[in-house]
Amino acid sequence: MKSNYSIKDHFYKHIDFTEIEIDDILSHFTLVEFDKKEILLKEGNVCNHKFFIVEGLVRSYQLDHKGNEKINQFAIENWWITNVESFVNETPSLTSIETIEPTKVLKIDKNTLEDLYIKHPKLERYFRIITENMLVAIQRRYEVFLQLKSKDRYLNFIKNLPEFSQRVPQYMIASYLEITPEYLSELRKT
Amino acid sequence: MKSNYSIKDHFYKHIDFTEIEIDDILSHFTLVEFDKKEILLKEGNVCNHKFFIVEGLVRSYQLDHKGNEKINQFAIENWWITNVESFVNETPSLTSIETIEPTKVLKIDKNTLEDLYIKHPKLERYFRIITENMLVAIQRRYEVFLQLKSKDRYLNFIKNLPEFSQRVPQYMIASYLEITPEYLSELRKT
DNA sequence: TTTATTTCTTAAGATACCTTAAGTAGATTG
DNA sequence: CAATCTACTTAAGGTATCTTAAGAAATAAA
Repeated sequence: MKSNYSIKDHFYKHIDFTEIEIDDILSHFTLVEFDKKEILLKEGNVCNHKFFIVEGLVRSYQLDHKGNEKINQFAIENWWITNVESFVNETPSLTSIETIEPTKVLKIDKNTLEDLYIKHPKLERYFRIITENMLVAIQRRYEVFLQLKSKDRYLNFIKNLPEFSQRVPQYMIASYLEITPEYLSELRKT
Repeated sequence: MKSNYSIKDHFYKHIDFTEIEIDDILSHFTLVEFDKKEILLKEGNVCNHKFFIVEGLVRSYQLDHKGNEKINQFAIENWWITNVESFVNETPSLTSIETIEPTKVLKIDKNTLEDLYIKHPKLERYFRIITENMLVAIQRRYEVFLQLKSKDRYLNFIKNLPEFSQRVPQYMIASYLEITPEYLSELRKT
């Protein structure tokens, strides 16, 4: 395993690992490369992995009652992505995860991770913290939806995630913001 | 600390603690009793505690841009409640937590908990799992909002949380479901 | 370059949900 | 028991957002 992946920085940023620990942990990850529009996780399958995005851009989405894709998360470099519900409960995933750009990920499967938790309690701490941060993020996203109308959700999005708004096509942003592409187009005029 | 609180079962349910561990951990919790309509956490303060509800019912809410209370969570017996964002980042809380019924909680403050994590790695595991479960729950709640119209959100609520729908006044359910009490009243007729 | 596919825009009509305001019923207090 | 407050209902009119359908623009493929 090459040692200069950004995931190392991410580990160090949160936890005071030793190099030996990090190297052992990293040796259990697998690097996988995807083209654009390739599937990391397919709806209906159990999500057995956590993915760390080394390079690229992915989206997580599910189908609504009418069969339209609803994007519930984007993730770029240095973000973790998985379907937590499926991963934790080992139930079929309602969401699919798919690349938008060519993407490199480091992935680790659940069993290996459980073993590593026992070998390296610091890793369990790392993921306790990561999970807390995800919770904070998802709650904040939720608050935004509670409090803002479509237009303000859009302005909020391009303000807070400018990188995304440049790399993600507009109709996907609309999907993420829970508005129709037509209406978003309308809003952008005003 | 009396040893027969339901929190013990909750610990055992998730982790294989020894009695000695549990007793040491529990000795750091404080039991607090509240009347109805009392405040556990006030907006603007940093949330330094996690609360385990031994008995009673509480709600977490925040003010929207018009000054209306928006309920984002209810919690009853055997649920944990806190403001994760405020707790994790030590920032002023946007939410308040208030009792709806007379309520008994076991609370633990952040510093004590951090010390206990080091002393009892199993406890860190316990909260890693609890946090994951919270994430799953909040994500599921979010999906419901994504996919269902008001009426179906209401039906979904009384079906999945029947206990809540009996103990919580209707206008609070409306707030939680993001509909006006007037419109909920309308929906209930049909 | 031409063609095909994907993405974005425009506009008219429909609908889910809100706002305001008023009234009724139930609960709590004096 | 009366009085006051709290919770719920009803109804009219308004607005945000969606639906449908079509065309324009941009990007990818041939």
